Amino acid sequence: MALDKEEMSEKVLAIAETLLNEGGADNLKARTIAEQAGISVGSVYNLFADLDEVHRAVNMRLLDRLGAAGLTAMADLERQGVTDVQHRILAMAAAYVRFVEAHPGSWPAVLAFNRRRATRPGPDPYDALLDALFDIVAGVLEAGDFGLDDDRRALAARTLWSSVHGIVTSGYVANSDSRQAEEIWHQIELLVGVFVKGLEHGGAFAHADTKPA
Amino acid sequence: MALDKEEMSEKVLAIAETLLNEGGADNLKARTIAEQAGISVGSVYNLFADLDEVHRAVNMRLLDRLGAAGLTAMADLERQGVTDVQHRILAMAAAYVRFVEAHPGSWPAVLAFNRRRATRPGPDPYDALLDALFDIVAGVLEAGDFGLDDDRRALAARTLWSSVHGIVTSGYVANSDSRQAEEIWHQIELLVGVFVKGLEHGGAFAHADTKPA
DNA sequence: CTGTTTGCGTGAACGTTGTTCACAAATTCA
DNA sequence: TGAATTTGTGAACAACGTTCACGCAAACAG
Repeated sequence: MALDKEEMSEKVLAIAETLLNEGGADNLKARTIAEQAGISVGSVYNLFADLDEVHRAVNMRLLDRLGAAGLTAMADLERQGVTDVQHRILAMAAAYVRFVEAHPGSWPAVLAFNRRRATRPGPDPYDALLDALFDIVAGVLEAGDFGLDDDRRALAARTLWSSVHGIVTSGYVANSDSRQAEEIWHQIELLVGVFVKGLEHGGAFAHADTKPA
Repeated sequence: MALDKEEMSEKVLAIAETLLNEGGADNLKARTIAEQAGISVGSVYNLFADLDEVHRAVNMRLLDRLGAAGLTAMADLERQGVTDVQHRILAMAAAYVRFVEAHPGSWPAVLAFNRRRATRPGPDPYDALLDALFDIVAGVLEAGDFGLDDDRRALAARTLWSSVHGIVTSGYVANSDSRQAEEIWHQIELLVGVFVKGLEHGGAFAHADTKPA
Protein backbone atom coordinates (compact mmCIF):
# COMPACT_ATOMS: atom_id res chain seq x y z
CA MET A 1 0.00 0.00 0.00
CA ALA A 2 2.65 2.48 1.04
CA LEU A 3 4.39 4.26 -1.78
CA ASP A 4 7.62 2.99 -3.18
CA LYS A 5 10.77 5.01 -2.64
CA GLU A 6 10.72 6.05 -6.28
CA GLU A 7 7.03 6.86 -6.18
CA MET A 8 7.53 8.99 -3.12
CA SER A 9 10.37 10.81 -4.86
CA GLU A 10 8.04 11.52 -7.76
CA LYS A 11 5.42 12.80 -5.36
CA VAL A 12 7.95 15.05 -3.69
CA LEU A 13 9.09 16.39 -7.05
CA ALA A 14 5.51 17.06 -8.13
CA ILE A 15 4.89 18.97 -4.90
CA ALA A 16 8.17 20.82 -5.29
CA GLU A 17 7.29 21.84 -8.83
CA THR A 18 3.96 23.22 -7.70
CA LEU A 19 5.59 25.13 -4.86
CA LEU A 20 8.22 26.59 -7.18
CA ASN A 21 5.62 27.57 -9.73
CA GLU A 22 3.46 29.26 -7.11
CA GLY A 23 6.06 31.18 -5.17
CA GLY A 24 9.46 30.89 -6.79
CA ALA A 25 12.62 29.49 -5.25
CA ASP A 26 11.90 31.00 -1.84
CA ASN A 27 8.74 28.93 -1.63
CA LEU A 28 10.57 25.63 -1.74
CA LYS A 29 10.67 24.72 1.96
CA ALA A 30 11.54 21.33 3.41
CA ARG A 31 8.75 21.45 5.98
CA THR A 32 6.11 22.34 3.42
CA ILE A 33 7.17 19.48 1.18
CA ALA A 34 7.12 17.06 4.11
CA GLU A 35 3.69 18.19 5.23
CA GLN A 36 2.11 18.00 1.78
CA ALA A 37 3.73 14.64 1.05
CA GLY A 38 2.58 13.22 4.36
CA ILE A 39 6.08 12.36 5.53
CA SER A 40 8.53 13.86 8.00
CA VAL A 41 11.25 16.38 7.28
CA GLY A 42 13.93 13.79 7.80
CA SER A 43 12.40 11.54 5.17
CA VAL A 44 12.76 14.29 2.59
CA TYR A 45 16.46 14.35 3.34
CA ASN A 46 16.44 10.59 3.04
CA LEU A 47 15.21 10.84 -0.55
CA PHE A 48 17.33 13.86 -1.55
CA ALA A 49 20.64 15.12 -0.23
CA ASP A 50 19.34 18.67 0.20
CA LEU A 51 16.85 21.12 -1.25
CA ASP A 52 19.25 22.05 -4.00
CA GLU A 53 19.03 18.50 -5.31
CA VAL A 54 15.25 18.71 -5.28
CA HIS A 55 15.38 21.99 -7.13
CA ARG A 56 17.85 20.57 -9.63
CA ALA A 57 15.67 17.51 -10.25
CA VAL A 58 12.62 19.71 -10.87
CA ASN A 59 14.61 21.83 -13.30
CA MET A 60 15.75 18.73 -15.17
CA ARG A 61 12.19 17.65 -15.65
CA LEU A 62 11.23 21.09 -16.90
CA LEU A 63 14.10 21.23 -19.37
CA ASP A 64 13.23 17.74 -20.54
CA ARG A 65 9.66 18.78 -21.23
CA LEU A 66 10.83 21.92 -22.99
CA GLY A 67 13.02 19.87 -25.29
CA ALA A 68 10.15 17.51 -25.97
CA ALA A 69 7.87 20.45 -26.77
CA GLY A 70 10.45 21.75 -29.25
CA LEU A 71 10.74 18.40 -30.94
CA THR A 72 6.96 18.05 -31.09
CA ALA A 73 6.63 21.47 -32.70
CA MET A 74 9.21 20.50 -35.30
CA ALA A 75 7.51 17.20 -35.99
CA ASP A 76 4.15 18.93 -36.43
CA LEU A 77 5.59 21.28 -39.03
CA GLU A 78 7.27 18.41 -40.83
CA ARG A 79 3.92 16.61 -40.97
CA GLN A 80 2.45 19.72 -42.57
CA GLY A 81 5.27 19.80 -45.07
CA VAL A 82 6.55 23.16 -43.85
CA THR A 83 10.23 23.49 -44.63
CA ASP A 84 10.65 27.26 -44.53
CA VAL A 85 13.43 28.11 -42.08
CA GLN A 86 11.77 31.23 -40.79
CA HIS A 87 8.52 29.41 -40.09
CA ARG A 88 10.30 26.62 -38.29
CA ILE A 89 12.40 28.91 -36.13
CA LEU A 90 9.33 30.92 -35.21
CA ALA A 91 7.55 27.71 -34.27
CA MET A 92 10.44 26.78 -31.99
CA ALA A 93 10.34 30.21 -30.41
CA ALA A 94 6.58 29.96 -30.01
CA ALA A 95 6.98 26.64 -28.24
CA TYR A 96 9.54 28.25 -25.96
CA VAL A 97 7.32 31.22 -25.19
CA ARG A 98 4.35 28.98 -24.49
CA PHE A 99 6.45 26.91 -22.15
CA VAL A 100 7.70 29.89 -20.20
CA GLU A 101 4.19 31.30 -19.96
CA ALA A 102 2.95 27.96 -18.66
CA HIS A 103 5.53 28.01 -15.86
CA PRO A 104 5.55 31.60 -14.67
CA GLY A 105 7.09 30.83 -11.31
CA SER A 106 9.35 27.89 -11.91
CA TRP A 107 11.05 29.07 -15.09
CA PRO A 108 12.66 32.10 -13.42
CA ALA A 109 13.70 29.67 -10.72
CA VAL A 110 15.38 27.52 -13.34
CA LEU A 111 17.43 30.46 -14.54
CA ALA A 112 18.31 31.73 -11.09
CA PHE A 113 19.33 28.27 -9.96
CA ASN A 114 21.31 27.58 -13.07
CA ARG A 115 23.18 30.83 -12.62
CA ARG A 116 23.96 30.11 -9.00
CA ARG A 117 25.47 26.67 -9.29
CA ALA A 118 29.16 26.30 -8.65
CA THR A 119 31.65 25.00 -11.14
CA ARG A 120 31.29 21.27 -10.85
CA PRO A 121 33.60 18.66 -12.32
CA GLY A 122 32.53 16.37 -15.10
CA PRO A 123 29.97 16.79 -17.86
CA ASP A 124 26.94 18.71 -16.71
CA PRO A 125 23.50 17.18 -17.40
CA TYR A 126 22.22 20.73 -17.42
CA ASP A 127 24.39 21.72 -20.34
CA ALA A 128 23.51 18.50 -22.10
CA LEU A 129 19.83 19.37 -22.07
CA LEU A 130 20.48 22.91 -23.24
CA ASP A 131 22.76 21.62 -25.98
CA ALA A 132 19.91 19.42 -27.16
CA LEU A 133 17.86 22.56 -27.71
CA PHE A 134 20.72 24.21 -29.60
CA ASP A 135 21.01 21.13 -31.77
CA ILE A 136 17.38 21.38 -32.81
CA VAL A 137 17.91 24.98 -33.92
CA ALA A 138 21.14 24.06 -35.66
CA GLY A 139 19.28 21.33 -37.53
CA VAL A 140 16.74 23.85 -38.77
CA LEU A 141 19.50 26.21 -39.90
CA GLU A 142 21.15 23.34 -41.74
CA ALA A 143 18.07 22.98 -43.92
CA GLY A 144 18.29 26.68 -44.76
CA ASP A 145 21.37 26.25 -46.91
CA PHE A 146 23.06 29.52 -45.99
CA GLY A 147 26.49 28.29 -46.97
CA LEU A 148 27.64 27.96 -43.38
CA ASP A 149 30.22 25.43 -42.27
CA ASP A 150 29.43 23.31 -39.23
CA ASP A 151 31.21 25.54 -36.73
CA ARG A 152 29.63 28.70 -38.04
CA ARG A 153 26.19 27.10 -38.14
CA ALA A 154 26.51 25.95 -34.53
CA LEU A 155 27.60 29.45 -33.57
CA ALA A 156 24.62 30.92 -35.39
CA ALA A 157 22.27 28.50 -33.65
CA ARG A 158 23.59 29.39 -30.22
CA THR A 159 23.47 33.09 -31.07
CA LEU A 160 19.91 32.95 -32.34
CA TRP A 161 18.61 30.88 -29.45
CA SER A 162 20.39 32.91 -26.79
CA SER A 163 18.82 35.98 -28.37
CA VAL A 164 15.35 34.48 -28.21
CA HIS A 165 16.05 33.54 -24.63
CA GLY A 166 17.15 37.10 -23.86
CA ILE A 167 14.03 38.57 -25.39
CA VAL A 168 11.77 36.27 -23.43
CA THR A 169 13.49 36.77 -20.09
CA SER A 170 13.82 40.52 -20.56
CA GLY A 171 10.18 40.72 -21.47
CA TYR A 172 8.89 38.82 -18.50
CA VAL A 173 10.71 40.60 -15.71
CA ALA A 174 8.00 43.10 -15.00
CA ASN A 175 4.23 42.91 -15.08
CA SER A 176 2.95 40.16 -17.30
CA ASP A 177 0.37 42.19 -19.14
CA SER A 178 -1.05 40.89 -22.35
CA ARG A 179 0.71 43.84 -23.99
CA GLN A 180 3.95 42.34 -22.73
CA ALA A 181 3.25 39.07 -24.52
CA GLU A 182 2.53 40.97 -27.71
CA GLU A 183 5.75 42.97 -27.41
CA ILE A 184 7.75 39.80 -26.90
CA TRP A 185 6.32 38.20 -29.99
CA HIS A 186 6.93 41.31 -32.07
CA GLN A 187 10.55 41.27 -30.97
CA ILE A 188 10.90 37.59 -31.80
CA GLU A 189 9.38 38.12 -35.24
CA LEU A 190 11.73 41.01 -35.87
CA LEU A 191 14.75 39.07 -34.64
CA VAL A 192 14.04 35.98 -36.70
CA GLY A 193 13.16 37.96 -39.80
CA VAL A 194 16.28 40.08 -39.58
CA PHE A 195 18.41 37.09 -38.71
CA VAL A 196 17.31 35.03 -41.69
CA LYS A 197 17.61 38.00 -44.06
CA GLY A 198 21.03 38.73 -42.64
CA LEU A 199 22.21 35.16 -43.09
CA GLU A 200 20.91 35.14 -46.66
CA HIS A 201 23.03 38.18 -47.44
CA GLY A 202 26.15 36.87 -45.80
CA GLY A 203 25.92 39.02 -42.69
CA ALA A 204 27.43 36.20 -40.69
CA PHE A 205 30.77 36.94 -42.29
CA ALA A 206 30.64 40.69 -41.96
CA HIS A 207 33.49 41.27 -39.53
CA ALA A 208 34.15 44.61 -38.00
CA ASP A 209 37.64 45.39 -36.81
CA THR A 210 36.49 46.61 -33.42
CA LYS A 211 37.46 44.32 -30.62
CA PRO A 212 36.70 44.46 -26.92
CA ALA A 213 39.47 46.10 -24.93
CA MET B 1 34.06 62.54 13.94
CA ALA B 2 31.28 60.02 13.66
CA LEU B 3 29.95 59.46 10.20
CA ASP B 4 26.90 61.28 8.96
CA LYS B 5 23.73 59.31 8.34
CA GLU B 6 24.23 59.67 4.60
CA GLU B 7 27.90 58.75 4.84
CA MET B 8 27.04 55.64 6.82
CA SER B 9 24.46 54.70 4.20
CA GLU B 10 27.15 55.01 1.54
CA LYS B 11 29.46 52.84 3.59
CA VAL B 12 26.75 50.23 4.01
CA LEU B 13 26.05 50.24 0.27
CA ALA B 14 29.74 49.87 -0.52
CA ILE B 15 29.99 46.91 1.84
CA ALA B 16 26.80 45.43 0.41
CA GLU B 17 28.12 45.74 -3.11
CA THR B 18 31.31 43.92 -2.16
CA LEU B 19 29.35 41.18 -0.43
CA LEU B 20 27.05 40.73 -3.41
CA ASN B 21 29.95 40.66 -5.81
CA GLU B 22 31.79 38.06 -3.75
CA GLY B 23 29.00 35.66 -2.92
CA GLY B 24 25.82 36.61 -4.74
CA ALA B 25 22.48 37.48 -3.19
CA ASP B 26 22.79 34.82 -0.50
CA ASN B 27 25.88 36.57 0.83
CA LEU B 28 24.03 39.76 1.70
CA LYS B 29 23.47 39.28 5.43
CA ALA B 30 22.39 41.93 7.89
CA ARG B 31 24.83 40.79 10.56
CA THR B 32 27.79 40.80 8.18
CA ILE B 33 26.98 44.32 7.02
CA ALA B 34 26.65 45.50 10.61
CA GLU B 35 29.93 43.92 11.65
CA GLN B 36 31.92 45.30 8.72
CA ALA B 37 30.39 48.75 9.06
CA GLY B 38 31.09 48.83 12.79
CA ILE B 39 27.46 49.32 13.75
CA SER B 40 24.75 47.12 15.19
CA VAL B 41 22.16 45.11 13.30
CA GLY B 42 19.41 47.45 14.38
CA SER B 43 21.23 50.44 12.94
CA VAL B 44 21.22 48.83 9.53
CA TYR B 45 17.45 48.66 9.77
CA ASN B 46 17.46 52.26 10.83
CA LEU B 47 19.13 53.27 7.59
CA PHE B 48 17.18 50.89 5.32
CA ALA B 49 13.75 49.35 5.69
CA ASP B 50 15.00 45.86 4.95
CA LEU B 51 17.70 44.00 3.02
CA ASP B 52 15.65 44.21 -0.15
CA GLU B 53 15.99 47.97 -0.05
CA VAL B 54 19.76 47.64 0.35
CA HIS B 55 19.89 45.25 -2.57
CA ARG B 56 17.73 47.55 -4.66
CA ALA B 57 19.93 50.55 -3.88
CA VAL B 58 23.06 48.63 -4.89
CA ASN B 59 21.42 47.57 -8.13
CA MET B 60 20.46 51.16 -8.90
CA ARG B 61 24.06 52.23 -8.54
CA LEU B 62 25.20 49.42 -10.82
CA LEU B 63 22.64 50.26 -13.50
CA ASP B 64 23.61 53.90 -13.24
CA ARG B 65 27.26 53.07 -13.82
CA LEU B 66 26.36 50.79 -16.71
CA GLY B 67 24.43 53.57 -18.38
CA ALA B 68 27.33 55.94 -17.84
CA ALA B 69 29.74 53.41 -19.35
CA GLY B 70 27.53 53.14 -22.41
CA LEU B 71 27.37 56.88 -22.84
CA THR B 72 31.13 57.17 -22.40
CA ALA B 73 31.73 54.52 -25.04
CA MET B 74 29.48 56.40 -27.46
CA ALA B 75 31.17 59.71 -26.70
CA ASP B 76 34.58 58.16 -27.32
CA LEU B 77 33.53 56.91 -30.73
CA GLU B 78 32.03 60.27 -31.58
CA ARG B 79 35.31 61.93 -30.67
CA GLN B 80 37.06 59.57 -33.06
CA GLY B 81 34.58 60.43 -35.75
CA VAL B 82 33.24 56.88 -35.97
CA THR B 83 29.69 56.91 -37.28
CA ASP B 84 29.37 53.36 -38.56
CA VAL B 85 26.34 51.75 -36.96
CA GLN B 86 27.89 48.33 -36.64
CA HIS B 87 30.98 49.73 -34.94
CA ARG B 88 28.93 51.76 -32.52
CA ILE B 89 26.61 48.89 -31.60
CA LEU B 90 29.59 46.63 -31.05
CA ALA B 91 31.16 49.26 -28.83
CA MET B 92 27.99 49.40 -26.76
CA ALA B 93 27.96 45.63 -26.49
CA ALA B 94 31.63 45.62 -25.53
CA ALA B 95 30.94 48.12 -22.78
CA TYR B 96 28.14 45.88 -21.56
CA VAL B 97 30.32 42.78 -21.61
CA ARG B 98 33.13 44.56 -19.79
CA PHE B 99 30.71 45.72 -17.16
CA VAL B 100 29.28 42.27 -16.56
CA GLU B 101 32.77 40.79 -16.38
CA ALA B 102 33.75 43.42 -13.85
CA HIS B 103 30.83 42.43 -11.61
CA PRO B 104 30.73 38.65 -11.79
CA GLY B 105 28.76 38.21 -8.60
CA SER B 106 26.54 41.25 -8.37
CA TRP B 107 25.28 41.33 -11.94
CA PRO B 108 23.52 37.96 -11.67
CA ALA B 109 22.12 39.31 -8.42
CA VAL B 110 20.72 42.30 -10.29
CA LEU B 111 18.89 40.03 -12.70
CA ALA B 112 17.62 37.64 -10.04
CA PHE B 113 16.42 40.52 -7.90
CA ASN B 114 14.80 42.31 -10.79
CA ARG B 115 12.96 39.16 -11.75
CA ARG B 116 11.72 38.59 -8.23
CA ARG B 117 10.18 41.96 -7.50
CA ALA B 118 6.42 42.18 -7.24
CA THR B 119 4.26 44.33 -9.44
CA ARG B 120 4.52 47.73 -7.86
CA PRO B 121 2.38 50.76 -8.58
CA GLY B 122 3.75 53.83 -10.27
CA PRO B 123 6.68 54.32 -12.62
CA ASP B 124 9.58 52.04 -11.80
CA PRO B 125 13.05 53.61 -11.48
CA TYR B 126 14.39 50.26 -12.59
CA ASP B 127 12.62 50.40 -15.91
CA ALA B 128 13.65 54.02 -16.32
CA LEU B 129 17.32 53.09 -16.13
CA LEU B 130 16.87 50.20 -18.53
CA ASP B 131 14.93 52.42 -20.92
CA ALA B 132 17.86 54.81 -20.89
CA LEU B 133 20.03 52.02 -22.26
CA PHE B 134 17.46 51.20 -24.92
CA ASP B 135 17.37 54.86 -25.91
CA ILE B 136 21.11 54.89 -26.52
CA VAL B 137 20.79 51.92 -28.87
CA ALA B 138 17.79 53.47 -30.56
CA GLY B 139 19.82 56.63 -31.11
CA VAL B 140 22.54 54.64 -32.81
CA LEU B 141 20.00 52.90 -35.03
CA GLU B 142 18.53 56.27 -35.95
CA ALA B 143 21.85 57.29 -37.45
CA GLY B 144 21.82 54.13 -39.56
CA ASP B 145 19.03 55.38 -41.78
CA PHE B 146 17.32 52.02 -42.29
CA GLY B 147 14.01 53.60 -43.22
CA LEU B 148 12.41 52.69 -39.90
CA ASP B 149 9.66 54.71 -38.31
CA ASP B 150 10.00 55.62 -34.65
CA ASP B 151 7.98 52.71 -33.32
CA ARG B 152 9.77 50.17 -35.44
CA ARG B 153 13.18 51.62 -34.56
CA ALA B 154 12.38 51.43 -30.85
CA LEU B 155 11.26 47.85 -31.31
CA ALA B 156 14.47 47.04 -33.15
CA ALA B 157 16.53 48.64 -30.39
CA ARG B 158 14.80 46.63 -27.67
CA THR B 159 15.12 43.47 -29.73
CA LEU B 160 18.79 43.96 -30.42
CA TRP B 161 19.68 44.85 -26.86
CA SER B 162 17.62 42.06 -25.32
CA SER B 163 19.44 39.70 -27.66
CA VAL B 164 22.83 40.97 -26.56
CA HIS B 165 21.66 40.61 -22.98
CA GLY B 166 20.57 37.04 -23.64
CA ILE B 167 23.88 36.12 -25.21
CA VAL B 168 25.83 37.53 -22.30
CA THR B 169 23.70 35.93 -19.60
CA SER B 170 23.52 32.59 -21.38
CA GLY B 171 27.26 32.62 -21.86
CA TYR B 172 28.13 33.34 -18.27
CA VAL B 173 25.99 30.75 -16.54
CA ALA B 174 28.64 28.09 -16.46
CA ASN B 175 32.38 28.17 -15.97
CA SER B 176 33.86 31.53 -16.87
CA ASP B 177 36.72 30.24 -18.92
CA SER B 178 38.50 32.57 -21.28
CA ARG B 179 37.06 30.42 -24.05
CA GLN B 180 33.65 31.41 -22.78
CA ALA B 181 34.48 35.09 -23.21
CA GLU B 182 35.63 34.43 -26.76
CA GLU B 183 32.46 32.52 -27.58
CA ILE B 184 30.33 35.33 -26.23
CA TRP B 185 32.10 37.90 -28.35
CA HIS B 186 31.83 35.76 -31.46
CA GLN B 187 28.11 35.47 -30.87
CA ILE B 188 27.77 39.20 -30.41
CA GLU B 189 29.72 39.90 -33.59
CA LEU B 190 27.54 37.45 -35.48
CA LEU B 191 24.35 38.90 -34.04
CA VAL B 192 25.24 42.51 -34.79
CA GLY B 193 26.55 41.70 -38.25
CA VAL B 194 23.47 39.73 -39.17
CA PHE B 195 21.18 42.28 -37.59
CA VAL B 196 22.60 45.22 -39.50
CA LYS B 197 22.67 43.28 -42.75
CA GLY B 198 19.11 42.17 -42.13
CA LEU B 199 17.92 45.70 -41.46
CA GLU B 200 19.66 46.95 -44.60
CA HIS B 201 17.73 44.43 -46.64
CA GLY B 202 14.38 45.15 -45.06
CA GLY B 203 14.27 42.06 -42.89
CA ALA B 204 12.45 44.03 -40.24
CA PHE B 205 9.36 44.00 -42.41
CA ALA B 206 9.50 40.35 -43.40
CA HIS B 207 6.40 39.05 -41.69
CA ALA B 208 5.62 35.41 -41.51
CA ASP B 209 2.02 34.36 -41.13
CA THR B 210 2.74 31.99 -38.28
CA LYS B 211 1.43 33.17 -34.98
CA PRO B 212 1.69 31.71 -31.52
CA ALA B 213 -1.31 29.60 -30.57
C1' DC C 1 21.67 75.52 34.24
C1' DT C 2 18.17 72.00 34.69
C1' DG C 3 14.42 69.17 33.19
C1' DT C 4 12.14 67.45 29.17
C1' DT C 5 11.69 65.78 24.84
C1' DT C 6 13.21 63.78 20.84
C1' DG C 7 15.92 60.83 18.05
C1' DC C 8 19.10 57.16 17.36
C1' DG C 9 22.09 53.16 18.43
C1' DT C 10 21.89 48.79 20.76
C1' DG C 11 21.67 43.77 21.17
C1' DA C 12 18.67 40.45 23.16
C1' DA C 13 14.78 38.00 21.54
C1' DC C 14 11.28 35.95 18.20
C1' DG C 15 9.91 33.25 14.39
C1' DT C 16 11.39 30.68 10.38
C1' DT C 17 14.64 28.47 7.72
C1' DG C 18 17.96 24.21 6.20
C1' DT C 19 20.10 20.41 8.04
C1' DT C 20 21.52 16.77 11.38
C1' DC C 21 21.14 12.85 14.28
C1' DA C 22 20.00 9.65 18.07
C1' DC C 23 16.46 6.72 18.33
C1' DA C 24 12.34 3.83 17.04
C1' DA C 25 9.95 1.19 13.72
C1' DA C 26 9.96 -1.80 10.02
C1' DT C 27 11.91 -4.72 6.89
C1' DT C 28 15.15 -8.21 5.37
C1' DC C 29 18.14 -11.90 6.16
C1' DA C 30 20.01 -16.13 8.38
C1' DT D 1 12.50 -16.70 15.68
C1' DG D 2 16.36 -13.70 16.38
C1' DA D 3 19.73 -10.60 14.40
C1' DA D 4 21.01 -7.11 11.15
C1' DT D 5 20.09 -3.65 8.19
C1' DT D 6 17.43 -0.18 6.30
C1' DT D 7 14.07 3.44 6.68
C1' DG D 8 11.18 6.86 9.06
C1' DT D 9 10.89 10.20 12.77
C1' DG D 10 10.80 14.75 15.03
C1' DA D 11 13.40 17.11 18.50
C1' DA D 12 17.42 19.93 18.35
C1' DC D 13 21.00 23.11 16.36
C1' DA D 14 22.81 26.99 13.94
C1' DA D 15 21.96 30.83 11.09
C1' DC D 16 18.95 33.93 9.11
C1' DG D 17 15.72 38.47 8.74
C1' DT D 18 13.36 41.37 11.52
C1' DT D 19 11.52 43.67 15.75
C1' DC D 20 11.51 46.36 19.90
C1' DA D 21 12.05 47.85 24.77
C1' DC D 22 15.71 50.12 26.69
C1' DG D 23 19.35 53.56 27.39
C1' DC D 24 22.17 57.31 25.96
C1' DA D 25 23.17 61.70 23.97
C1' DA D 26 21.93 65.79 21.75
C1' DA D 27 18.51 69.52 21.17
C1' DC D 28 15.31 72.35 23.15
C1' DA D 29 12.40 74.98 26.89
C1' DG D 30 12.00 77.34 30.91
